[in-house]
Amino acid sequence: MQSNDLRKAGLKATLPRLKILEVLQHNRADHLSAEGVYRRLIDSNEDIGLATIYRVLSQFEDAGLVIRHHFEDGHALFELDQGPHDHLICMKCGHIEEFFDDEIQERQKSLAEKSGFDLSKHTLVLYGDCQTANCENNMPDHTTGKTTNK
Amino acid sequence: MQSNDLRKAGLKATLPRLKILEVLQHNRADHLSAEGVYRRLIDSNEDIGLATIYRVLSQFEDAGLVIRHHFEDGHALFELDQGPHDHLICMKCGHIEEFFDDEIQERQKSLAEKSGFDLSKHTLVLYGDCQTANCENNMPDHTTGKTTNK
DNA sequence: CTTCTTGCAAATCATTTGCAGGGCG
DNA sequence: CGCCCTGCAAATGATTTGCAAGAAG
Repeated sequence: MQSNDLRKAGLKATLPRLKILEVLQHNRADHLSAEGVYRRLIDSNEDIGLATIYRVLSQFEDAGLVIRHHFEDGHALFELDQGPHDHLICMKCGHIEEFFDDEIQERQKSLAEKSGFDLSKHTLVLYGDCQTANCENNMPDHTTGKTTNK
Repeated sequence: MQSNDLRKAGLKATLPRLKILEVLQHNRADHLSAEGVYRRLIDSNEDIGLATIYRVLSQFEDAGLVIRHHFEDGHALFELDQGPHDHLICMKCGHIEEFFDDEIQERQKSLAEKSGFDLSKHTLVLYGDCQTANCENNMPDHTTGKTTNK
């Protein structure tokens, strides 16, 4: 029961919050926009206002449950926080893949140190062409959050 | 005479474009928002509309003269394209520093390859605290583009 | 001259906020 | 039952676009 996750975060376990959390969990592999979450809820016949989605996602972000990204297209995408990792994004189909590399991690740390920075977080995104057969070469509607593919 | 840079890019050498290019060059070390460029022009008694700034910056981007970034705060910052490099950003004062690291570069290439991606570009940003004496601990007005410091 | 540009105001888009009614603890 | 939460509509802020008047080649 994920009501606990919410309580732990100091949030009442309300229906909208549970539903939104559910959507995020069912789409662990994806990175959804607020609209994307909205769409999926509508499709599931859940009647939740878009404003609420934004509010809840921000609360989740503050609670550390979710991470908000601003990739190159400017608008925000959300994903459950599942530990540190970086992203590979296909510029043709929008497919997003995750990866983690110790060596790069290390290097970042020492580079920040060299500049006297106390590093708190980072963002590394590799953009390219995923070259897969089913790369549909059509970027998903930014509003849809339909970022799955491949 | 930078009129040439413009002509080469297929753009007429108009006053607004020259002035904007000038601002970008005088602030090579910085990363300005459209508003930031606007402010500086106003301060120089140049009467150029904000819409024009946006239009020109986009044209410059298309022409490859300028790079548009979307750091974590969501709104766009521009800088002259001076070859590949990554960024270190102080979350307290907004200071932005640039760096370049071959090892990370290499690693990125091989990671993309491993995933079958044809890499075309990347973004690496390290966020932290610059810890300098003059870190004013006050983020610059996002609209100002006053990103210099330290 | 003809076409590319600009300035201004109006239009969009994503996201945020105010407020009155509802629901969790 | 009180305070936190939601929905809706209106407010915002950044960026874009339409259009008529102006310059560049």
